[in-house]
Amino acid sequence: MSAKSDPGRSLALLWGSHTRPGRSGLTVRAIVDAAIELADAEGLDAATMRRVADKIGVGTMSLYTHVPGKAELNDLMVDTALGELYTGVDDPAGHGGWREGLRYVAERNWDVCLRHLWLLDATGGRPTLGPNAVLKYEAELRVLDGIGLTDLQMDSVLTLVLTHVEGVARSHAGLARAQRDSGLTEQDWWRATAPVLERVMTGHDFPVAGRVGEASSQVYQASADPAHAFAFGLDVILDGVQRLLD
Amino acid sequence: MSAKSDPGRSLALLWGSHTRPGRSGLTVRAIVDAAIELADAEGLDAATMRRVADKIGVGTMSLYTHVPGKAELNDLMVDTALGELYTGVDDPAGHGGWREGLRYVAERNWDVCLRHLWLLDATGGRPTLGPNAVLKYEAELRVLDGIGLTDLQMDSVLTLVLTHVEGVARSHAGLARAQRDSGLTEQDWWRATAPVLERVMTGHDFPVAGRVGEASSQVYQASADPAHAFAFGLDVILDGVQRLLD
DNA sequence: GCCTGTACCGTACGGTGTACGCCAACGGAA
DNA sequence: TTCCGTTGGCGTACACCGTACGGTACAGGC
Repeated sequence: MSAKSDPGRSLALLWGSHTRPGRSGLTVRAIVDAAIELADAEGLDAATMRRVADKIGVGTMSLYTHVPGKAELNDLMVDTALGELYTGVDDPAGHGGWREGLRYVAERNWDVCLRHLWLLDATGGRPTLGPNAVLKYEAELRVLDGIGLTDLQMDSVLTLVLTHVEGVARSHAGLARAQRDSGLTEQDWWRATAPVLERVMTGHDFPVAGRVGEASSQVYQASADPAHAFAFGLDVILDGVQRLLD
Repeated sequence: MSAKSDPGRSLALLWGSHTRPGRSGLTVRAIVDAAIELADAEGLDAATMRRVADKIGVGTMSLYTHVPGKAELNDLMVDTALGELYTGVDDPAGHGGWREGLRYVAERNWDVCLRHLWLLDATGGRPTLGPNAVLKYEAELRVLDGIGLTDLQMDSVLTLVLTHVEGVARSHAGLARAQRDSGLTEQDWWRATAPVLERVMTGHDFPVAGRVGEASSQVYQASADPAHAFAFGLDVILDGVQRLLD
């Protein structure tokens, strides 16, 4: 996403004030907010330059006076969304021990991914390194500071937890988008797919997959349950980190 | 991705033979292979209908005789790539205990993600459920069969490991794409970014992030190292699963 | 040899990001 | 006050995307 942008230019924009208005009152902040509103409502694909400009009531090309291009706008959207994570007094490091702290970190990240289903579509490639991203890194690392891990281990453990959250959140976002685009709920889709799948699979033999798949699909009424995957995986990972500390 | 496709139509196509040729020798298999070659070489974005058709030497719209649309072509690409995972005699369940088996599963998935960097871009949304996907599910579940887990736990553990692999592989693929698009290696980019970041961060105070970030970036010569994240995370997760078994 | 179904494909439409160039409004100098 | 250089705003145009639609020409049944 933030691929073809000059690092210096992009960083300066990210760390800038975003509020200095032009002749018609147009600001970077307004552009980013409009783009986020569109993406929240209809997905990242809906946040096109034309639609963002229309929403503000401004010509498409006027956006380019304040923002170098689409890639940088995406970076700004991401850093703005990350700003919602630990605003105010909710310091993750103040939530008991490392285990409760890590769980809190995971849950806040999970929340923000659900609130902005486009977030994970907009990341990838080099990290953005805006002010809120750095603030987040600092706040989350403090949870693991001084509990007996090396600096590299702190970074690795945090990365592991965040990778897990991102993975299940991406799964959840994918299913939500599929539901919105197709109009079929997860249960509808599974009820429509399961019989066809069963018919097409006759003749082949999948003993374990058949048994396990049936068991889990009966519980979830779907092919997967990201919320359960989030909780289960987090417990296992925290247990693994516990063993690392011993 | 496989959003707007009729499940029945898509499943029938996935489980079909793919080799029945038309008048000009055009087959589904040839279309899918050409698309995969393009995606391997230049990323998923390069696998457009026009370029796939050009590569085969056929009119763009001729593809639509054999494939309903782009979404279904993506599904076919994914299932074909998954077919490379456990071809032949490499049964993951035959690699010692559950721990070695799970590690083998993770490594094979990691390998295929590196070989086809577009794979994770093409998934998401409802699962594809082609023959190779089901075969993969069966082979991977057998690793966890009969070691004392419930059916649901088997599914959850497998999902956890695969989510981890997908997460770090996605990170790796993102960095690789950024490198290809920008022409800058990870080291180049970090050397260009770090000083700007340091300058722009002066005035703010990030004690832990500064210390840890500097430590890990000096080791990785970058902002992240997916290969290390893969190995570290896998060990922690396997330890957590071990505790689950106790 | 003829007819019909269908594989193939040329054209066109509505969408995307953005390069380019024009116009008007503003700030400062004379 | 007048003038002019700078700059914010934006209309047009281009190259690309997926694909709906309709025309053409070939293969197989009679």
